[in-house]
Amino acid sequence: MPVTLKQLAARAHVHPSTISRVANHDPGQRIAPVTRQRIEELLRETEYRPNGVARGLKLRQTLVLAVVIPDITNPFFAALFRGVEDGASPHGYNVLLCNTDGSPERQRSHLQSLHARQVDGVILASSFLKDPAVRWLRQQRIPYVLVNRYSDQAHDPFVGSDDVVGARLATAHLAALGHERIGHLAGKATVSTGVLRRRGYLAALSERGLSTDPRLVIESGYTEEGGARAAQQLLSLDDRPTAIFAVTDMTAVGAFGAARRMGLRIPRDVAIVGYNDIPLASRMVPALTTVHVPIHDFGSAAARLLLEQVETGEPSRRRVIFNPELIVRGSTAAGAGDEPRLPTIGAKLR
Amino acid sequence: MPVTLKQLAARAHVHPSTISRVANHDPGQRIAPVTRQRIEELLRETEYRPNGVARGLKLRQTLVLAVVIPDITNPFFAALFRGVEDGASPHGYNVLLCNTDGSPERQRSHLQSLHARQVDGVILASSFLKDPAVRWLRQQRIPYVLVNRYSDQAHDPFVGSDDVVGARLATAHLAALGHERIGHLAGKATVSTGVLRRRGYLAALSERGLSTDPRLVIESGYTEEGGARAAQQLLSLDDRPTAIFAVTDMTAVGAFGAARRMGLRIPRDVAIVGYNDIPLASRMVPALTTVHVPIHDFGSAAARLLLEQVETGEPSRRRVIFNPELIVRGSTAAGAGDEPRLPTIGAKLR
DNA sequence: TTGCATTGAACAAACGATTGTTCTATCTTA
DNA sequence: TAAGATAGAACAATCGTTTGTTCAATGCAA
Repeated sequence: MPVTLKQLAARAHVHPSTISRVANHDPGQRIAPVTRQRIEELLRETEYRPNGVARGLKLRQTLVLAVVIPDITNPFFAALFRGVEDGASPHGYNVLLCNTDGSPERQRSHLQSLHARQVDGVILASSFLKDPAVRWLRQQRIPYVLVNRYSDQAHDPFVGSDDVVGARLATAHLAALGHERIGHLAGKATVSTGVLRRRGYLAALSERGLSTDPRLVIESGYTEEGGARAAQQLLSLDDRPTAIFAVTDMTAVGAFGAARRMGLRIPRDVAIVGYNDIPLASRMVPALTTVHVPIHDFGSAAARLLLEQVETGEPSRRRVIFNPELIVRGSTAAGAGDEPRLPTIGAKLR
Repeated sequence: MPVTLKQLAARAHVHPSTISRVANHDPGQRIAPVTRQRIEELLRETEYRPNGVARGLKLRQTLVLAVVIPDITNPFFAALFRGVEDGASPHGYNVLLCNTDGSPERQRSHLQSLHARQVDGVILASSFLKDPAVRWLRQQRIPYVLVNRYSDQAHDPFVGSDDVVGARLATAHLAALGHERIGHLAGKATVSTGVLRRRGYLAALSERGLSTDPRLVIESGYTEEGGARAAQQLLSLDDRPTAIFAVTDMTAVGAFGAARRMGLRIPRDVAIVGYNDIPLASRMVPALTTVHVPIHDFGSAAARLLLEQVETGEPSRRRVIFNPELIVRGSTAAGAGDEPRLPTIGAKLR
């Protein structure tokens, strides 16, 4: 057992409060220099560290944050988490990680558990549109920040990028290459990224005067498997698209697999664009054209926004929006042959 | 603020202890059925959840575990973490995630912080040989489990695979393909996987009667960049190796990049084998031959071992060792041409 | 020498829950 | 009817810190 204040007090023949004051450099109470030195020596010698749980109870501050995401094995969320930890750790916070696998039920249960644990704040990257869980967070006055996905028009504190713009960039790029039938692997209608990226996709099409065949838009969800399934369906149409804009890189990866299994060559038979620019994107063969967003910065910005609320005690309405940026790579190469070019695995190319 | 026991007690005109007993179904004290019902109704109505911090202080049990790893953006550790969470979450535990970036200093500081927070146990996947941090954990009587890397011959509770066997499998495979100059990207001499996999590599060479040129073994660390650097050095030798066994898949990825940048073709000019079988391995082009270990199971087994200790209060010495398994893929294909074959991105092939 | 600041440390009340002990009715039983 | 058993709930201590308040001792001035 670690040493407690009371034990130290006994050893130093002083009251526990005195030790506490020395340990915390309490300015509200003068301590005789001689006793202070004696106690400081004792603290050093015993390597005293205040019991965080007791401290948390008294101060109503646990110095623990939580990150709630669908799945940490998705590289997007891994990078996001690093951003959060890198932002929060220097301020003395530790970070809990909760995976929901996209299930609202698991999300709810995690949030309740986090609330009971009195975490100081929550970073939520798995929210749905009109998510009751978000309303609940607000009601409970738990500081929170939404990342990447937002919940509804209400001004939640949010970090992300403009999904409509990003999706339009991606789709316009395909149109500019001459593609006229462009399919879309839409995420989910219950998630902001799904709705907004679909909107950007449609906007780009209509700006280019391209028809919008509803059969070219298929809900894929956000997993590789979902992307593969949806892409296969898309590519099985008699009049199949020559290009696909996938709602995320992971769904694009699924689409890659599906296309390959159907004997289609990328980009010659079907061009593919993803979204997020996860590390895997640049390593694929051909490398994946995608919309770059600063994932790590999402995390650290979210941490900043959250800590701001924690320290002021006031809920924030700030939104941090980064600019999405199109990164053109081999999966949409204009005049690419049917043979994949030399892979860029490990290269630092973007 | 969430409702407290005292507030409920006031509302129900009973003593807080009575509420607590009803909420916890305390068998040590009889409660009149009529009061019990009244209180249960109140609990339901107010959605009372005991304050976890107060509970933790009193019961000396926080229901929080911690996972300490080098870097969550490495897919190996992401899968490992999922295993831990999937194993611990059903038992009511939440899990803190700490990244060390391989720095002993950051590891130490994280562990101290975790200790002060009174976490119930630690899963450590970033330990070094003779790691003072591990000794410290033992001294502080903090329940812990080492994963993947162990610390020394002392019987720490451990989950992993037999690295010597795995490395021998990998190296023998290369030898069987006819390679006579086989290089090794060794991790670090301060880490068990580095030492043991090098030992397995050397064992395989000597079993095959191959010479062991010390210039063919280079410390690479465990990052992609380290792997790239070391591989470049290896492949710049006048008498360069025709095959490389990399200590992990991520270092192998680095080696891929280096080889490519030097204009070498895989596997024709240089064959490459990795270790761990991360999801990325099967997606590379050519797909990476590697030693498969059940990463997710590492995590859940570690959680089991840890909870066992937490519940019994006794430190364990159990070791869970999984069998490593060679997965042969394109990066060592016997008669492969100089053109990469169709990539297997997204395929479920192993 | 008395009185009053001032210094330095002890005291005590929280924070919210758990749990062994005590207390007060009510109920048995002789 | 008095004594003892029993049921049901209140009481109180405790976990380890923090922090406003009180208290004793010293110093200084009048």
